[in-house]
Amino acid sequence: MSELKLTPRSEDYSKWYNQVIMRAQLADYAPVRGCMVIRPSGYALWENIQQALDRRFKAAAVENAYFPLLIPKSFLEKEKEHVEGFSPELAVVTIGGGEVLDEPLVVRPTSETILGHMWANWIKSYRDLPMRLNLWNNVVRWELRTRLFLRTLEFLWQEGHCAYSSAAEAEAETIQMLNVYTDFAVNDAAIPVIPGRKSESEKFAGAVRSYTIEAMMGDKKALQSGTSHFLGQNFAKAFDIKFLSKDNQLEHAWTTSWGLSTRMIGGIIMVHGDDQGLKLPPKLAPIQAVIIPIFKNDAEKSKVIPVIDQLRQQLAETVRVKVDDREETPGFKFNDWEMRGVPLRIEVGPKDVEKGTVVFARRDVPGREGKSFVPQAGIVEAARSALVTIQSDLLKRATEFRDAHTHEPKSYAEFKAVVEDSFARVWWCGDRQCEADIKEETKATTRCIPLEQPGGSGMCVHCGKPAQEVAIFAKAY
RNA sequence: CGGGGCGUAGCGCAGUCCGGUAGCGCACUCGCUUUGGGAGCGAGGGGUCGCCGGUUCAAGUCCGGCCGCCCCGACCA
Repeated sequence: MSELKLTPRSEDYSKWYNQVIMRAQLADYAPVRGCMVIRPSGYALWENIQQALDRRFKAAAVENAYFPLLIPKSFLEKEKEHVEGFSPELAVVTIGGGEVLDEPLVVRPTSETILGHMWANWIKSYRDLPMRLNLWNNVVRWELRTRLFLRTLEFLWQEGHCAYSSAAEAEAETIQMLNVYTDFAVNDAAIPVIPGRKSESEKFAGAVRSYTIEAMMGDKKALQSGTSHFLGQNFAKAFDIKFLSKDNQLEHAWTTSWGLSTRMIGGIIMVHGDDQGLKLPPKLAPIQAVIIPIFKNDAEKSKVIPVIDQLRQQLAETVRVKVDDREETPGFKFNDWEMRGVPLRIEVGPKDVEKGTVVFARRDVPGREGKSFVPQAGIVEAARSALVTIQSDLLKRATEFRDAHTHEPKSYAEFKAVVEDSFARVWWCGDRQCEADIKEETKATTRCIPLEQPGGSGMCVHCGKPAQEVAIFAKAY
């Protein structure tokens, strides 16, 4: 680490992004192209994301299970659109134990097919429905171009899979899970997202309808941060998932799937991070507050340390707190923890011991402005309330940023200028070719058709044909 | 797969044009002094110069081939 400062975001956003990840020790490159090692700091963040989601899934009566990594290749081929979508990016095992396999096995890119296979056995009656499962696992997609957290050959995620006896229930659940993602993104990750429907060309391979939450990154590009799919009876028909209804009719089940991946970590980095490094939302931060002891000599040290021990103990009951007792200078530690994105820094030195105070420094408010003296007596309450404020200010700032860079161009000429560097919210006809033309001409794609619509109708921003819905267009990761 | 860049200590690089026995900064170890915004001094440890082959008395350096990684594009959570 020869250069102390990060490459500023304004100078080279990609470089900044990679440097933050490496220096905050979230992840590192693995020996295999496109693969990454998630280091303890990054994995602890993922564990907190997992907990936040898992809690919500369980509240929605979803149960966790595990399905195997290897899937017979033929399974992937049973659903037409699914195979077309995923074939190009499959990793295939052809040799096992030194023998060429009778049937190649694919390393799962997603598990709809193997769930379909098992469900065909498990689901016989309407009484077996709904079936609600979630898998915390890894998947492999052989991407051509990779980026830490945003697109790697292997990534961690959760994939939820549900089966229902009616289309209405299945579609309602698809939306319900989208709402879970939205709630998580907004309230835990402090990322304002736009929930919406994917266009025909952007939807999941094999889905009837795909829904997404879309977020704006610090460089004003969009990131698809979670998806929820209504699969209709496509997979039920491909895998023969049939049940007898109440009135003794044999029917195909209606299925859904929904996923959120470690990509979310990339989103957190890019939405909140600044030129000092990471900025983690308190609710997800593995370390919410770090205490930095300050002393010049052993005499001072012996006064400061006992105070810190006591404060740490009090805080530890409700705050994820760490004391940095490394033999480094305070200045080094300040910068180091700012890089790692810890929301609240607490400085305790001889002056504080004397006055019965500590110094709070907010990660989200740089410099002197973010510093304040806090009495030791009420430190737990003060820390908790500071974390709450930081959490809500992060969301507020991200929302303001997104809104300031979202425009409603009235002409296509204006539209082209807007999507260079912003989100465009426009009437759109929904036509596949129209969408392809826009992409060709501007590199911007439909991010989603927001669930929240203004009502009425308008003229398509590109082709001028009648449009019933408003869509978000942007350049995307 | 197309375009660009790079492979020399854990990291970042110089040295390559013009061949002569491998160097700098950071990090690491030890000691002393330091410590409220990235400490200083001193002493150390660490390298088959991406790989294979060729030219040469001699190759990090020249020649040929290969491999890998990063960035930009097409594809994608």
